[in-house]
Amino acid sequence: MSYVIGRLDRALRRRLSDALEPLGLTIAQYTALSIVRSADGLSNAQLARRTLITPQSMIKVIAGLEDKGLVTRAPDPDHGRVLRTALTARGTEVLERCDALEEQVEEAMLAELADPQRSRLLDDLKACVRGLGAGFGGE
Amino acid sequence: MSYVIGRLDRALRRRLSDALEPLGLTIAQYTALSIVRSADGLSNAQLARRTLITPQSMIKVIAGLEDKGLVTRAPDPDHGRVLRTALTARGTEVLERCDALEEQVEEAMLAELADPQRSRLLDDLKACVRGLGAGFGGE
DNA sequence: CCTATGTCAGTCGGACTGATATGT
DNA sequence: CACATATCAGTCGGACTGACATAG
Repeated sequence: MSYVIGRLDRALRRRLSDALEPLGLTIAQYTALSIVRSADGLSNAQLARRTLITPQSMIKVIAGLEDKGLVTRAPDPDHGRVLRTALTARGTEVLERCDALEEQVEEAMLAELADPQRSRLLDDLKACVRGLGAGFGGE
Repeated sequence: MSYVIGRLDRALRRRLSDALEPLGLTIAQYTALSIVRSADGLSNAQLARRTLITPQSMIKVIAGLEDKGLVTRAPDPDHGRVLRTALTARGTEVLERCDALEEQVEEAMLAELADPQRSRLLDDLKACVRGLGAGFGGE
């Protein structure tokens, strides 16, 4: 089972990174961009907790996005040290193109499965994540 | 969906590598060791094809296992260049301990799922792998 | 003082591409 | 010559730990 999960993840990452490559984005950057959209104005530390990576890792991802002009980081007026991250117009546009590409890859992956099977699979995967103590409940 | 698969894989890898660490093995080494057991006497190129990685990557993994004395590599008598990889007694022993550790992690991961759900999940995951063209059919 | 945040620097596992030598 | 195999060297994305400064 672990082996199959690992292989699936590897195949998926490969397909996704190939698809994202023309846009100049890595998978980690695409993921971070999605999180920023779903909750605008988070700090680096908050972003890191949401994606379950360290703030040191997240900072590199965000720096890449900032260099590309896809996000901006503005100091919180009420808190001198915190930098709140927000999508730019170009960030929104690029993110939408990524979504379309991701959907194509996912469609290929799920080709054999009908809709009810797909949602059941997603539920089961989430249950596995919970079982490993990496659940979707953090900040 | 892709996001959940990625997160699951990351959590799983983390747990597994922590469990394997006292034995001095990496996940890639454990995987390779399992493949060698399931088909003794494969060449490096064959091992690479089975696990869908490049022979250049596999050679590093195998070298690590050889250094630890868990596998041996002997030249094929009928083919001067090919090195056939086989488990040593210690390799078999270490592998069995790894299996026990892996089972514990998997049990935690699958805690919420009953037996029929588990096998269905495995089937679905394999279908996804096939969908991405990384199926289990190669040499 | 303690905690949280941002950030630099280094390291690591695991995969890749490129190049090269050699055996069938 | 073409092809497969082994293998060295370098690179890359993505995550980690350690260390440190600063804000509340």
